Amino acid sequence: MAGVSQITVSRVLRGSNKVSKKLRQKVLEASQRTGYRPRGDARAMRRGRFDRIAIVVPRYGLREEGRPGYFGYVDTAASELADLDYSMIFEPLCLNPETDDFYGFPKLFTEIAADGVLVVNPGVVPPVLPQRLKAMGCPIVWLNQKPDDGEIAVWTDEIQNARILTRHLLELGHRRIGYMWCGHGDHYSMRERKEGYVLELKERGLAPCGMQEHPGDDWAEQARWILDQNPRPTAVICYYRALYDLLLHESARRGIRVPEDLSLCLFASTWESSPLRPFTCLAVPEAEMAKQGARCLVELIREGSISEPMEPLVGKLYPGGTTARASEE
Amino acid sequence: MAGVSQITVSRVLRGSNKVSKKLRQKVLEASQRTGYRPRGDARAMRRGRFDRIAIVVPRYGLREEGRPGYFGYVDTAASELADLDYSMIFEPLCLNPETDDFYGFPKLFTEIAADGVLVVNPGVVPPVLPQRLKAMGCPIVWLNQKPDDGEIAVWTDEIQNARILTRHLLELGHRRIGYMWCGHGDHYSMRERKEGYVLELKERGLAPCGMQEHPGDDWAEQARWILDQNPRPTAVICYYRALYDLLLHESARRGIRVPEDLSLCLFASTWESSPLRPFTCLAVPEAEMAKQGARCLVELIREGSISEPMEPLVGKLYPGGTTARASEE
DNA sequence: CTGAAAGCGCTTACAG
DNA sequence: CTGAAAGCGCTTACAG
Repeated sequence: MAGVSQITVSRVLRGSNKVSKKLRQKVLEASQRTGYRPRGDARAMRRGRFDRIAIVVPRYGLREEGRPGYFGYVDTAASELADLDYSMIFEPLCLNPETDDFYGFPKLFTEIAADGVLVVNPGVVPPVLPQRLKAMGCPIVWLNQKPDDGEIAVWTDEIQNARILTRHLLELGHRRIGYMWCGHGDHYSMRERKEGYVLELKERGLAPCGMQEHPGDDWAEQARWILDQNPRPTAVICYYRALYDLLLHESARRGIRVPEDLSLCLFASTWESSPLRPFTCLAVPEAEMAKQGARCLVELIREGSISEPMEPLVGKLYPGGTTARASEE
Repeated sequence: MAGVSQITVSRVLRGSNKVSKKLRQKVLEASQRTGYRPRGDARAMRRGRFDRIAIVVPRYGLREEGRPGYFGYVDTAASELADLDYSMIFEPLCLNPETDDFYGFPKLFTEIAADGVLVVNPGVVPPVLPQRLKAMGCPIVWLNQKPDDGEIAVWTDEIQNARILTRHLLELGHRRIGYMWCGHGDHYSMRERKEGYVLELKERGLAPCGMQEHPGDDWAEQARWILDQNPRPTAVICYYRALYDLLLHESARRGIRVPEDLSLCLFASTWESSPLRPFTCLAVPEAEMAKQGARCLVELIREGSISEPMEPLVGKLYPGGTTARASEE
């Protein structure tokens, strides 16, 4: 339609500079007029690469039980990848807790459609997943995970994060600082947040108070247990948002004033830490992790290896209205 | 490697039944051994379709400011599509509020890589988006939106939702029921939730109390304003989660007991309404909308039209610990 | 700077 | 039930 060969069209649309102005103009005009867009599959086939990665947030349980808390990773990774000229396939991957295998036949494992895989560790990852991924033979980067034998992974220094948050409370004069968490699963954030909290207290000669060594599944009960302590903690750190919600709710039920009677703070994802949120939190650098992971995966795909070893990221403290100076006793 | 022609391999891997058991066995064994997976791009090119859709959650503002509240749609749609043998490309689409155009060159508009588009309406959609999408010439389904001239859209009956939630409070004996909302933007949920709330009150001969006609951007101030009303509402409905968070926080700060002194409830997305959440909410059927939208888009792609007209969905009430019977006055 | 030919890896349509 | 040929729509590599 532009009166030129298809190869000239191809060159113009790819931005090659080896085309004369006149022809370029003709092509651009014709493509605008017809709304022509090249087909991605034909491009991919000829180039031998997709310029696309797959992102996976695996989970146990049926598809109905979504866990949108990980969208921060997906969203940020997609934007970073777009800047690098990559697109992203979102792969739903649900595990049957009884068979320890996936529901159905995920396309990820039956068809090649991406140059690499970004995997978000949501807390628990069954052994079958890394096995199946490795068998795919393409570059893989893990998010929110410490590297396991030869894996490439992006993670955050949770000991440091916990120390920062604990220190904030110490500096406000608190001495009885509690910790509300959930103990099952073995994600490094569970171990390290607790460890950092205990360490920071220890260095000031303090001990945990209002922390259950083996908290059960009934979080509301744990919240009540913490508030029932005598003497009650003057401040509590929550492992994550859902626990904070319960504790705040239980406090509001009893008329315990926050922060006048009780300071509350928590570990939160980047997007939970927006200026609109009223609470004090340690923002876990999810967005940074996603960016770093995306860049790293593209480097792996393009260069075959990464130039610099991974370093853990550190979160940021956002003081808010739910913590205050400890009152005189 | 299996000692058969490539077309036989193709037939086996696609599950055609026109292959003898013997050859099928050979092929399956060889593909297991070598880890062979067919390339999606070659398949797509030959078939003339991608068996893949693109999902878009457009937003104003830079990429850094993610809004993960919409992941419920993305996640559920992906699962539903997987059941229909479709995969999903996640397209980041950010609008520059100054130019009212997109940042960069979204691949969505420069390359054909999907058979259709699922668009999530996050509250505000600039006119440029429907224009650009229509120009693509492929089937489009909107989520969380009422259909606009000829569009296919999936939505929820927000008047009904608001009436259900208001009725819940009325049945608990509340008469001074407030409403906390944000008034800018013109999403139908903003208009209809307020409308349903006012309607339901009116039918009982009651009027709104503790509701600002034109709330500003300072939500914390609105929360204080509501609590400062004299007499104070005995119950407040919140337009969404972030407002509820602020109101609960402001209550906790003042030592107002929830729900003994003040009942709180809100409109929440499906995933916010998990059993772990302590609050009373009207669960907006996001997951259902996503499923319906996904099925509808696939039908449009395969059949060219939808067989049944769209009907609005209705949400579900989850009574929780933040509402209680109004105390005698 | 421009273009004709070849080929990416599948599946469709046809032949046996 | 099995296979050889053709072709999907691009881009690479080559020729002018």
